Amino acid sequence: MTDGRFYPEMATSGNRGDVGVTVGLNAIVVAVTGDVPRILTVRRPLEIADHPLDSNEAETAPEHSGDGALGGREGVPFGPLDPVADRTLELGLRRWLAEQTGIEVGYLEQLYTFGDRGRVAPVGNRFLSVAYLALTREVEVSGSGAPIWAPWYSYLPWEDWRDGPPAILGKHIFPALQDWIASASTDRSWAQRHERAQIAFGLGGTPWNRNRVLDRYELLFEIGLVAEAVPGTDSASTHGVEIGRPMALDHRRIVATALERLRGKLSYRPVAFELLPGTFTLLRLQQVVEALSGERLHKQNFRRLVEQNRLVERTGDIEVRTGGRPAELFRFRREVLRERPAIGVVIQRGRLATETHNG
Amino acid sequence: MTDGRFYPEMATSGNRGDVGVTVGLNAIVVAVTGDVPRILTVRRPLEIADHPLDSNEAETAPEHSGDGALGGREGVPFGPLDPVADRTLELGLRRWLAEQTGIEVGYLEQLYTFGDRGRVAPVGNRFLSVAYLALTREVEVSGSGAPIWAPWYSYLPWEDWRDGPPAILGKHIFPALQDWIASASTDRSWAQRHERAQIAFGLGGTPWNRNRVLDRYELLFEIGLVAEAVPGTDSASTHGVEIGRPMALDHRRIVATALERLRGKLSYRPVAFELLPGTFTLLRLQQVVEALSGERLHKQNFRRLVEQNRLVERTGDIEVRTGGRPAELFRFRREVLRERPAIGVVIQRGRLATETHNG
DNA sequence: AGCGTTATGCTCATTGTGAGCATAGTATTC
DNA sequence: GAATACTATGCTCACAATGAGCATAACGCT
Repeated sequence: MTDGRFYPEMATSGNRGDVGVTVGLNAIVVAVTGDVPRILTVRRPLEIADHPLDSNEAETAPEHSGDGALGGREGVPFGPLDPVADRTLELGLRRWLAEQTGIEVGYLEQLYTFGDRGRVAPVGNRFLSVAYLALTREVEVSGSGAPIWAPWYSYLPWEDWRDGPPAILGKHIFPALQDWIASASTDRSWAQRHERAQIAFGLGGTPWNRNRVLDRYELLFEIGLVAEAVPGTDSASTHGVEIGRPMALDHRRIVATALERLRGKLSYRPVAFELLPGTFTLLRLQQVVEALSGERLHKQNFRRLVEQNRLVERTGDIEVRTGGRPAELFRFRREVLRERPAIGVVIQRGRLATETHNG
Repeated sequence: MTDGRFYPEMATSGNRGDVGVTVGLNAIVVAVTGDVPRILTVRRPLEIADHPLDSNEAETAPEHSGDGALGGREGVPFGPLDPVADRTLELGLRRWLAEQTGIEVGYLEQLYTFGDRGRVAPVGNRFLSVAYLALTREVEVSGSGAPIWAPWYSYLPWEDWRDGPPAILGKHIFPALQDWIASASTDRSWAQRHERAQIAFGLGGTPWNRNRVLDRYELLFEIGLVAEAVPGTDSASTHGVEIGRPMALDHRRIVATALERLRGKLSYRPVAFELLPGTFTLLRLQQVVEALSGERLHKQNFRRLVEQNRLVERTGDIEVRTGGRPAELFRFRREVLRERPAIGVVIQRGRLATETHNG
């Protein structure tokens, strides 16, 4: 007892009895192809996905095979933590991600730990997911194979404002929000709902805040416009309408968390470069940033921001296949991490996005 | 199998055998008294701290009592997750925090999940800590009682620049860094070490970045200037010098993570108000911000920032006991959360801090 | 009354941001 | 082969935000 070690039988006295906690590692793997942001999804846990399964095999699965785990819906890939072999959580994640997908992950960052009840196993264990955000280079979608690169915004269609406000907002979301606010039972409740909707969705003069992804998701979940497959959570019953592609369990919540984090990072860390090949045109860079932030940027100002902050340097090479005047190829200047430790590619305050009226 | 539930026997196949994972919830509870930022610390796990224990009882503890858990050093309080009763992790944390300290926590945010090996129990279980950051109102330190409000910077003294660069930097840290860089075996390694030190500690023209707390901590840990009590981690052996007050296990790392997160939040979220009473003078607000950011701010510009962004509103009341001209009392305008959803009390780029030469 | 101390108002130079005009090179079309 | 479409790139200008500091106000104390 003199070694200063940690004795968990005290630390987890709440874990008495036969109910334990089980831990898995989830990865939101992000890539951008062209102007489409994508995340890696699977239809059942990766470790048993030993062959391509674009086909839906849910019906044929025997009672205890793995397919029911995701209920036939896609989810984000996860892998187990090996408490013995994995020295750190991050190494554990890299291990199974490499083993099971072969994907080369550059940037990797812990996102959040999800542990609400409802994530419960039949054996009664509590289930905990430590989710990581992983960024990988621009990839061409491989048509086959078990994991599927799914367009990120297919799950959160209200988040993509690149072509103006998504139609779904006016058509379904705003009316549902109005109903929800109007149906408040007390004045106090009305005011709270009103303010919450205003903040999350930018109603009545409040500007739309691209970063408030999780607020929006959770509000939509509460009013029953998006569903989760987690039993025991108390969402309103479905509203008749279902918005966006559903995912297994609470995975869409995890995906929303990842988008919020990544959008936040954009403004103070040069994360976009993790998603691009070694050299790229400024348009490609801008497309990646727009894809993630969900907003259009003013082209000349974007260029000015990137060049004046010396985030990139010329390579001397030229990209010819632009459809117009050839563009110079740039590479990321890693030195900026030292020179200006907090620098990003979108600005933080005010209206950052503008339609270009340059044509 | 038709309910879409999650079946952890697949999800955690890595957990086979008799090695399991044990989960605890840690809380970094922050308060500011005057200009001293403090965190709540304990000398042994809170659930067995049923009476004041400022005295060190390590020697008298029987073999399986709890005292050895923190090895006689202070740590941050933690409590168990009750997998059955606690619907969410956050509620679980609020439960034991209320039960065991009675502290009224306003702001609560998940910080990070720590799960490196080394956090291992004698029974062989892997230990996972989900850490939360909690902010509470300005408190006067109660001299006695089990939990102790310890000055935050006593653990991380190199982070407090309010009175200029801390002496410890020039005296111990910079020389140690130089040694460490010089002792690199290859050119590549030298360059890497050099760049890392430069980024973390702002050497040679690179500005000191107040937010890079974790980088600095981890570098100091690697070169052996700060110690952790976690077995199996490979820090350099102690350098002869020990900087800052040590903590149990890897708790100082958790504390550094919390400081980094909080400093980051300062610039885009009005978190400082969570640490203040309902009404306050602008000086009090500034002191809190300075205490957390570790830097002095220009008084008139700080006032301008706060007032022009309409973060506060006048109460009409006056605080007389200022030592000079009486100051107006303000209150936080909660509406700003709706009007300007991303707003903070320190700016992000450039040199934000300046000594006022106003006298 | 004079001094120390903190509060508060205001100015001014500089930099950062939003918006758009103008021109340069490609490929494609008539 | 000129017109057209399209993307790249250079540049300007108004306005907002920031860094720094001067000046004055209002208290307690000697």
